[in-house]
Amino acid sequence: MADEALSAGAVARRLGVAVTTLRTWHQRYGLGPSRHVPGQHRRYTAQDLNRLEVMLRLTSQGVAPAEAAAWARRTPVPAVVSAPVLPPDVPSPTPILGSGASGRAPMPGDGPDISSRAPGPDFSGPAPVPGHGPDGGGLAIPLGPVVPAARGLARAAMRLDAALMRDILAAAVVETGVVTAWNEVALPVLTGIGERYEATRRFVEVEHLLSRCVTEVLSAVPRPPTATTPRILLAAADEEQHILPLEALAAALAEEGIPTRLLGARVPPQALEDAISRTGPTAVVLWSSIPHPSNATQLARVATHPHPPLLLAAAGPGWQQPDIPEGVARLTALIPALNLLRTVAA
Amino acid sequence: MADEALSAGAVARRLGVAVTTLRTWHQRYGLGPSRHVPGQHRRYTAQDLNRLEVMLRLTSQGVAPAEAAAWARRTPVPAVVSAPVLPPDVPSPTPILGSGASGRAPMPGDGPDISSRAPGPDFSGPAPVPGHGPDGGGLAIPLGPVVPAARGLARAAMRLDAALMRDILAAAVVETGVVTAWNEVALPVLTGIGERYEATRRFVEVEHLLSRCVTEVLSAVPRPPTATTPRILLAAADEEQHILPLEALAAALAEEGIPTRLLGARVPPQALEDAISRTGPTAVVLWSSIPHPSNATQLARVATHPHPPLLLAAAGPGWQQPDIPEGVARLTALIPALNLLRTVAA
DNA sequence: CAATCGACGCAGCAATCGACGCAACCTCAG
DNA sequence: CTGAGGTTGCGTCGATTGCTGCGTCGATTG
Repeated sequence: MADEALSAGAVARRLGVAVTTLRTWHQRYGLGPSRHVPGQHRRYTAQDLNRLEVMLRLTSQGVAPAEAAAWARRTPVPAVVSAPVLPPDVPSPTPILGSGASGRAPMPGDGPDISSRAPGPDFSGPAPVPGHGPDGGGLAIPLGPVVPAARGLARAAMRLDAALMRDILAAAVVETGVVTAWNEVALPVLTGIGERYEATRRFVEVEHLLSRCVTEVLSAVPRPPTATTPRILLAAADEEQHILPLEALAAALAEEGIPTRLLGARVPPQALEDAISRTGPTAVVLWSSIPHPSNATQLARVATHPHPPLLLAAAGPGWQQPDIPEGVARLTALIPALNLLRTVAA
Repeated sequence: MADEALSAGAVARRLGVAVTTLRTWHQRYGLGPSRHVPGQHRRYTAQDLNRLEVMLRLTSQGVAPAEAAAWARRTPVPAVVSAPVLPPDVPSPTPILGSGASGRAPMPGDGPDISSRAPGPDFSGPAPVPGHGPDGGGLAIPLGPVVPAARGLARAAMRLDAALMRDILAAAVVETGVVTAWNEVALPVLTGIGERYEATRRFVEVEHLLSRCVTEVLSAVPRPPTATTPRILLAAADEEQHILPLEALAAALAEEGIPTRLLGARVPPQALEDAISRTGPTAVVLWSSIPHPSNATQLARVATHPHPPLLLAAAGPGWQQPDIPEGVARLTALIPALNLLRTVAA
């Protein structure tokens, strides 16, 4: 497997970016094949690929591209390479420089120097948490001001990098807890992609994959010991497809030691009633993201159940005022929901 | 026909390529007779011919020649391969033709096809046949003869005891591995409940919860380190809702250290194409549990993608004979699927 | 003497090149 | 809240590169 020099297209496909992007990275950040003659086709060696992967990883962590590039550029060169092989003749080998849209200063003697033109000249040291600058356009997800982790998650999602998405989410959960991880990392990206989808009718696959990763991470939150029987039932309304918020709720409760029973999506009224009859929960949370004619009925049937739960809550934006009978709580956000359910769990 | 060493001309005629091409392939890609002294005539053994056939099949499928060659070169010596179905004569069809339309020819009756429908000799272990034996009675799930764990799982499912279900499944995975846990524990109960549902139109909530637990346990199987980029793409056909089998496949592969990219359910054709374009997978598995008119289109679109995967497989019972183009593998059980994908993972 | 061999050349085509532009996103000033 | 300014990923365009299959040629092989 000696010199498997990959073409630009191959690399692009492998990394999940556009070919043009590779070219742009090369001329904007000098992040290209180490040996490349202008006009000739680019041939990426394993090292070059390595650098690009660093670049990807960093940007996926929320680092601003320009900075990530500066970092990637100085990625360790596999031992056996002698002096910076770069004959002085080469006209304009690696055009660094990032500012001026067109300005491209050859910049004499630019071998190993390169300090990012960004804020700090170059603080060497792996400091993986630099501030984030403006985020890229193009195929990006509108996020607004969010934490870096969310930005990274969005990038990883667009690249369909499930492993990285899981890592980011899991890290967020561990560091900040389920609630914050949900509110500040997962949710912004989820809604961002949702908007993206509404606007372009594309990126369904991104949405799917992200949902799946969120589900996996949430379900990995350790559950309370099986000794305690769940007294809280979480279910989606009939015809309701998404239950990610319920999963977040379940995970958040689990984090506090409160077990729940989470039925899946699209729970028909009959099934819900059966479940209530058979498990006699103290609280029932019904989730609905979009209004549906059957929602009111669903709620009413639970409310008039022979053994109604102590607490019945209608969660999500899918409920409309007239749907909600007396004594049914309304939930629209994670934290209030937690507060409410906590009282019932005692 | 043991050691029938074919000459270059004979092989060329048999494969339908020019003699010069064989020579070119030899010197350019090292794809020639394994034992050959320069200057001497080439003598192709059955193996060598095999390799060439792989080369042909891949290229006629749209794979870039250089890549196809690399692939063919490392083709293991398949012990039992069906004899090359092709009458020895074939005088005319050889498209010797001068220049004119060269390059790629659609080639309807692509002779040397071999494998393509690789999963031929499968039918091994799987046979999920839950059968239906003495029914348990009461609120039970018809299972037939199964391992105790499955019986326990069914009971836990009927009681909506998610924690217990997870425990049972997790234990099965740890003790017997993903494949056996799926085939002998999860699958029987899943199909059992499915039948139950078909018959009574009830227990949807049980089905949901069980699915969810299976998903959770499968997704908890440790994934290979993120360093290795997945080269296998798993996706559900358009309109397809369930992907549990794909999740099992992903988990089983993960268990062997093979990473995958699992898109969610209901992947629209456009999204699938986008994903393929952006990640350039080596293999694509399309799952469909029930026949759907758009299935054929979906498959065809992938097959005619500018960068088709080396291996394209139609998995699940939702595929019908006419849907499946040339060179697309058919998968109906977990073990054969594993065997096939393992070869591509190298 | 027919079939092959290695070397060379050629034409078609897909991939890629550089340049340019666009749209979206973010920041910051007003 | 609005608008200007900077960043960034990527689509598009005409030109170039280089891969690929195969014909041709003089020399060998069987």
